[in-house]
Amino acid sequence: MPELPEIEHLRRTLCPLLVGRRVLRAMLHRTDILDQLGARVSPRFALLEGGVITALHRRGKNLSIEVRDGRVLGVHLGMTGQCFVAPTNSDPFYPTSHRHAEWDLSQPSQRRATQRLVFRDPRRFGGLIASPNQSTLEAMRWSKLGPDALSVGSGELHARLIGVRRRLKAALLDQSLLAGMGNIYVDESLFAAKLDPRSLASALTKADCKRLQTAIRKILTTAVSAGGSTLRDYRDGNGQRGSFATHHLVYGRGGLPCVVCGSNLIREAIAQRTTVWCAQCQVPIGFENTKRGAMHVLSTMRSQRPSR
DNA sequence: ATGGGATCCTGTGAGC
DNA sequence: TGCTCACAGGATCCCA
Repeated sequence: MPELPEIEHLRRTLCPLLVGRRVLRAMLHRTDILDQLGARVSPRFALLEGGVITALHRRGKNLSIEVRDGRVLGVHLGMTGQCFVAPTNSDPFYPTSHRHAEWDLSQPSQRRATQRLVFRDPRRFGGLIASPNQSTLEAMRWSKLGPDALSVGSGELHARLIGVRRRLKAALLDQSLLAGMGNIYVDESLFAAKLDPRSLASALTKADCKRLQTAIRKILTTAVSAGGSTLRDYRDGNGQRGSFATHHLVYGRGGLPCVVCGSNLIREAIAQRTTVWCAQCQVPIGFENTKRGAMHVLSTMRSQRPSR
């Protein structure tokens, strides 16, 4: 389940492997994973065949590969997507199933492929988006995303959340409000910021948002340098797994003792997502002593009663 | 306008 | 040992 740190680490590991290489041949094995923006072109042209890779961009969980003539291929890994460079000869280290697109790469001056880029995605929640240029991709897709979670300021975060009458957990997962956070890092950030995931996003004070923004930036930065979290499917551009999973304090630890206070962590579905938090450390901050807060707690209890 | 629920998909692991 | 089935979740669509 790649989130911002996994995508950023992927971008960094792919950059030295891809930039400067020519796409000798592009192969699309499943047409339904490719989406095209602008005028329709052949799949091979859409997949950058003939181009020399100049840059890799990222916004939130989205990646794009740009070639010298301006063409761009957006990459979204969804839940189980992988993008890696393998030696051209079939190496048993690299999985061969569910390869939906592959690219033979060479040095610009050579006509012989020296590497193979692979996009595979067993569950197919991910996909590729071809665009005539980066600005079209940004205008038609990336403009719908909120600010990048790694660089958002606390003031902007507060301004975004103040008008949202949804639970904090749901709001932080919404890519149009904040780009890059997924289930893992939302739970970890809320724990670090001591904020209850059931709180109303609009109830956060500026101080709460400052604490949240600090927690998000610290956790994402640490995770990027650790190579991301590896839960089953994630691999970086070299096919390596990440190590941040060992840093998780709440994610995947439902029912286990809180590392801070020792009380058992709660595990419940919030916004249709498994959520783990500490009811002692993460209180609904900012409004628990107000009439509104009391009403919210009551409605939260009511809304949770029918659920499992 | 806004939020919540269903849906897509397949590998994994628990339970029988 | 082998089978069934619930579960995981990012993004999108639909409905209340």
